[in-house]
Amino acid sequence: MGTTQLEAAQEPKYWHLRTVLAEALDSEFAVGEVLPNERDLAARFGVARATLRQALEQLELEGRLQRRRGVGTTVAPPRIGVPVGPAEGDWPGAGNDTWRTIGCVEAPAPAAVASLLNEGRPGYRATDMVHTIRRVRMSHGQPVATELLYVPRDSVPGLPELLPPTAHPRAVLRELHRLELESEDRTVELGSARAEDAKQLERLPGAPVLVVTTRYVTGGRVGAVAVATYRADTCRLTFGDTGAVEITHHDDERRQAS
Amino acid sequence: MGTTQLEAAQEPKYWHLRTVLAEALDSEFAVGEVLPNERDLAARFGVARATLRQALEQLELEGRLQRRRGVGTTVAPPRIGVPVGPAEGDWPGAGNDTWRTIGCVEAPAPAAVASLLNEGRPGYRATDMVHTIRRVRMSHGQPVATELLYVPRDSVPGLPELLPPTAHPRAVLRELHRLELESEDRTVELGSARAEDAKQLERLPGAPVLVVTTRYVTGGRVGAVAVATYRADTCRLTFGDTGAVEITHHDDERRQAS
DNA sequence: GAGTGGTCTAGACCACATT
DNA sequence: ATGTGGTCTAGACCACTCT
Repeated sequence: MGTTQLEAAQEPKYWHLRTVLAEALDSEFAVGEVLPNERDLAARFGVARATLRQALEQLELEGRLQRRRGVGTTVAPPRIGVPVGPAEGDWPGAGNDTWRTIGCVEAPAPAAVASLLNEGRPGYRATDMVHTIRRVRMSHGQPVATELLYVPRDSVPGLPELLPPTAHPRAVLRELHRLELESEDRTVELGSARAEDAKQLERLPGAPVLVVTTRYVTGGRVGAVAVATYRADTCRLTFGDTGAVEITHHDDERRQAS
Repeated sequence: MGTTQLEAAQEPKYWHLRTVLAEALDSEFAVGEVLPNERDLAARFGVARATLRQALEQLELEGRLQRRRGVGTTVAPPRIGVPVGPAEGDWPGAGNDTWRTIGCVEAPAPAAVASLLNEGRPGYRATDMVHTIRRVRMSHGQPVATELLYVPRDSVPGLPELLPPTAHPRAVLRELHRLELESEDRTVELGSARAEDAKQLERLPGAPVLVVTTRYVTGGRVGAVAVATYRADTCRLTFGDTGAVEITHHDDERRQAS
């Protein structure tokens, strides 16, 4: 990476800088390598630190850089492909997944979830209590997602009363798994990590995340709703039959067809 | 929205500001309403303009605000749910979708696409020419996605030679549609809009997008690859059977379960 | 021309991880 | 204690839209 000056251009400096850095990343850096610090880089390119940071932010958003306070900026590995069903043991509680249960409370569902339950569930009221299970999904030793799973009480009628807190979430998941899953539908959208999610994902609040909302249909009605929050910087969500097709490259410049 | 001063807090100012503004948006603003300009807002909350902008950026990322240079900041409508199959006429070229073809060239596929074709296609070489069709997807009168569709030549052997440029893409899509679609798999990841994509989507370069990569399998091999770029601010991708379930709310604060 | 959001600067200080 | 990225400031100017 030379001591290049930025030539005059129509495009914003930070955008040009992004391109220059992206090329340097491809040709001169290995995964895991640490970049010079922001002050040095800014000086090297003759821009203010804020401008350099704007370029780094872009590259981090694209999953090509990883920045850690107190440590430095490193070249990120390719994104992890995480299967998001349908397929395999997708019904929560199925055996060999990588979810780790964190806790469980009973509370009314937040408005967004309540309205989802409302549509697909005769007789459900927004103030009804639901089992709310928080889980964390690990992959390659890192946390990639946190999930809140909302299970209306009468979806799991066989649940024993008065369970100790540690047994409670396991029991809910087991009862859930006994039901027959008919279908599921999902939405994916961009969001930013709330404080609790951010902590579980080892990121700062506001970090970009992919929010996956799943409705599980069983017995002709919505049996459960899951809101999963995936780290957008490190994850690539995979859908469909093929599952684990490995793609080991970054999304690169595409050709215009016009 | 009062002339509130920010009280001292541990969390960063911009994050607290985001929360305050989000609440104001819920309670005091209607969709489409314009906010005060950034300089006024910053003064009102007693912060620098850059800090206020950081908060606005968050809210824009979450699809709650829309900012247009020279115009102002307005309250965004709920995100549009766009079906992303599998289901319905999903094979490109199927009848009643909302894609508009922009152009078509023949060129070698970019590296990322080439490696996808490589895996699922005996005898394919990275330098082989592919038909590259650019399309734009409209929804509710707005552009929501642009796509580059890569079709290896021998996927469409029946294609006549020497077509006029306008007829070319149509012919490719028609030939493609005659093949039997066996399966498809997808990945979704976060990206930032390249210059050409940004223009089609009426956004600035670097705008956050959801990149949907689809492999279409036909005749036991990958018949085509599509890379679609969806506006992350205005779109919610929907998967699965149910298709058009309308959700008319924003993702709101969720309860901790730990 | 007036008003908006977008870019950029040159500083300062803070929170955090490492030594 | 040092060095890193994260936050924040108070300005300036630019690009764009609208009247």
